[in-house]
Amino acid sequence: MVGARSIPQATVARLPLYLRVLREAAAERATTLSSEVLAARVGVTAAQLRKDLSHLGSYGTRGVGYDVEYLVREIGRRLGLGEERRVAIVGAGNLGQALARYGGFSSRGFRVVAVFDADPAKVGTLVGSTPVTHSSEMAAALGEARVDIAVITTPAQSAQRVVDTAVGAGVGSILNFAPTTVTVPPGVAIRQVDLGIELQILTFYQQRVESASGVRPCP
Amino acid sequence: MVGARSIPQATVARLPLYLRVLREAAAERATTLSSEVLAARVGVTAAQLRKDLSHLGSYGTRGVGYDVEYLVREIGRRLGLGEERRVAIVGAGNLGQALARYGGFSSRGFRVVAVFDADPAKVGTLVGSTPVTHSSEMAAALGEARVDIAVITTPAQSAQRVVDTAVGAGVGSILNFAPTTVTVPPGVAIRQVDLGIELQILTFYQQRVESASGVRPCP
DNA sequence: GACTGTGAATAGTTTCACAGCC
DNA sequence: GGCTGTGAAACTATTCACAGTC
Repeated sequence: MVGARSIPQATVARLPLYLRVLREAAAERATTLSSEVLAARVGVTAAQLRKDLSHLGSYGTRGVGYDVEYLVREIGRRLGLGEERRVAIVGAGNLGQALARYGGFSSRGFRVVAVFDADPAKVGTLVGSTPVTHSSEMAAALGEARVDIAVITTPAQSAQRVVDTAVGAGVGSILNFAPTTVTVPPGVAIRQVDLGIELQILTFYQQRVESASGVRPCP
Repeated sequence: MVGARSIPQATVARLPLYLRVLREAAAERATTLSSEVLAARVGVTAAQLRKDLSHLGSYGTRGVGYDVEYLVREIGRRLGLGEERRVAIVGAGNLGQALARYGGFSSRGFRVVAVFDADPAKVGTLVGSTPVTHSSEMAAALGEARVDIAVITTPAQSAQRVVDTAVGAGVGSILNFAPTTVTVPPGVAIRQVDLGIELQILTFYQQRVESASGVRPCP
């Protein structure tokens, strides 16, 4: 391990949630918020929020709460959101096109700079404001566009190949929506989201409630 | 707690992954798999896989491995995938339309039976094979269509209202894609997926690698 | 008086390592 | 010999409760 004090994974996964709520609060002209209020809006306990923030340093004021502006800046800094991140979408199907046009990316400092697809009929068409490039040109184009994050929305069978190409081209982060597990070498960050699996998890907890009662869903 | 032996949350979240790989293996005519092989394909350790499956019962054979067909059936049964689940999509924007057409739902036993939107111009148009209904009719339509799961793809500001309506109409599970935390009463299952947050988490781990080295991304 | 920051206690999860079975 | 099932150990995360600060 290097010199960096490490922030627990579970905390890292919640920091963006805090950031989201803090930005909303800032938009509503709030200047300070207590852990109690902030936690309630995020859906965690006040103790957990304080513990999480304590991993970043002492950013609150006892008797008062947290300064909204200041916390937004600090969490953003810790998450590495200082500069714009460049995103490529690989696979211009339903989901890929939706993500390319999705406002929730651009509004948070992520810019879609390339869209790829293997279908020649799609090449050259616009998805949002980005023209589709053929997958065969991916290796070169990813480097040229200085892509930081590749979002994989191809069919499962091509996903690993696409990821390998992206990693080979210097992409350091992968967000995989293809319904298959892909692997990356150490040093590359990866997250996998399978929408079908989310529904299956819901179904598990729901059936519990249907039969018995008094079971809390999930966190 | 009721009579059911409880399966740890972390295990529940992995069962669908095992199921996915097992189905692939079945399609390739595999009859048995060892924990070693199965775990490698899922991207977990063999010990973890064995511990997870042990929560369901003793379904393997020592010296041999796990019977693929049998495990598929058992995991499916535990997840409650016996009968088709009925899904409604609320919000026919980019993401909502993409999800309504997404093959990964229907192929796994989830059927989109209704799509809602607040925009009168969209009402009556087809999204995939489902006509769009106006949001004002949601309360009645959800019950009539016997919807099990509501997928929320509205803007953040309408999400909580929509969730309240859905829960009021008897929907027992919510999958929320709106970039805001929504709350549900006990007994309702909920999962929240924020695509922008996934990118922020990736950015955190990526910057660590950029500056220092030897930091493993995320699980 | 109100609220943060944090050690200590508890709960949950993963890994280890090996006994037990085929 | 190969592989599962599982207690025990190690690790990670959450909750409690209160001393410390404004």
